[in-house]
Amino acid sequence: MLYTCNMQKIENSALPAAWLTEIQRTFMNYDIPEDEWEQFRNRLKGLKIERGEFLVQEGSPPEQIAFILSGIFRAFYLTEKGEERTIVFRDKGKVLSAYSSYIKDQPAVFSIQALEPGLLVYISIEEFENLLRNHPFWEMLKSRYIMDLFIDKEKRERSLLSDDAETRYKIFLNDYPGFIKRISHYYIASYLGISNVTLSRIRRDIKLQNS
Amino acid sequence: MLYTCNMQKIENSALPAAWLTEIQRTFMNYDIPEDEWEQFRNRLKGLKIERGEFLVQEGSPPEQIAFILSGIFRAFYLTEKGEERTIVFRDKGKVLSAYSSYIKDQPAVFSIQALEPGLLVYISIEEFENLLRNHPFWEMLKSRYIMDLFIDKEKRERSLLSDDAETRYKIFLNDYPGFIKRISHYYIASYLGISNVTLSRIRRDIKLQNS
DNA sequence: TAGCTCCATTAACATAGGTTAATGAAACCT
DNA sequence: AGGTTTCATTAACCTATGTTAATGGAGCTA
Repeated sequence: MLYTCNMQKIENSALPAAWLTEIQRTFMNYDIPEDEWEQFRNRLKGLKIERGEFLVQEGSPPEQIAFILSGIFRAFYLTEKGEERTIVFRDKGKVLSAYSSYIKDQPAVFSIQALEPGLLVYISIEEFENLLRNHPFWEMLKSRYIMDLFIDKEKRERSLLSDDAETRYKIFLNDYPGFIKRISHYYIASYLGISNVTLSRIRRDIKLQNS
Repeated sequence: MLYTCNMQKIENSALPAAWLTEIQRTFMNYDIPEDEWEQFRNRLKGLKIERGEFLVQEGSPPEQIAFILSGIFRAFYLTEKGEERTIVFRDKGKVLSAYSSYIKDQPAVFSIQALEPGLLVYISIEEFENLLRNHPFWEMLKSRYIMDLFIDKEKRERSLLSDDAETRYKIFLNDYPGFIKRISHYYIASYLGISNVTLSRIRRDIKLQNS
């Protein structure tokens, strides 16, 4: 996989209205008032990204908060031994950001990579900070969002502590429907905390159980 | 270990001033304004708890946010097989609550148990809600606190994904200085995600390495 | 002090998962 | 179509960790 950089930026004025409607749907749960949405929308830009490219690089400060229109992305880091560990996958309708590093105002502790060609809409951290300063609503949204992230993490901690590899794989299938066909098993194994060989074994065992 | 209930409540008016000073120190990082502190302090109560007793029971709604003056506590849950998994230990100077369940307004997904006789000062969830309604400061503190929790969880996820048992044990020794002597190794193993036998083996190996 | 309980340690054995390497199928390129 | 690359699968072997059970020390209680 090549790590070239052919990302294509799309200015706010050139964003298709349909994309913005799509993004608005991402935030339905957060009940954004119309006037706040107005402010937000005017700060958005678009990004076309190719398979293998990085939206965020481990060690660099996070630059944007993005929303996925299409494609699959993963957040991952390298262990001391140089092995990859995948923290999370994200696809259409999800937020994509090195959020915790932004919160801590520190360089990203993981990279974010496109696993398929993708379309993103994003707001730069700088613009988001402007929004925060003048619109308390966004401070509220920021903290509600981190609660959601925290709940996800708590769930993952629990699974890593109590479930064996096969169970974790079945939970993955459930949490990420369709991903098993779209993503290299190598990445899935690195998310489950097992080797790709073990993942294959598990898949064979499940097949045998079902026949 | 017996699970009797001999908790002893201490009314606000009977709280020693020294305890309150101690609590204030817990919150130093959060820069609580004097008048907010006043409001908060008047809603606090004390609790004496014995070894083995539960502050929070898995499945019950969380009732308070507590601050540890003395003692050691752990949060844990039971797996489907009935095995215990410890999520976190906490001692003097730390906040103690089924916080995520409070946030989600759901029953606690873990229990909190005293591993030593302990002293707590707490505010009931109900009173804290009253505070929230009239004092925006506390909403801010609430979200800053969840950020801290999130960062802890991220660290733990990373460790569970990339570190082997021996490394996790060494990190435990570092993160929780002195705990190895105060807590049953059985609980520590359940925190590290290994059996108590494996923990003993690791300890022996480290001894051998150092001699 | 004797007896009891708790619990850390150790040994012996069993199992899950890692590592390396070989194979073959699918996708991609020219 | 031929060649190349990618990658899931499988086998063989190895290591880490789990399970069970035995041992013995520390601390408590009568």
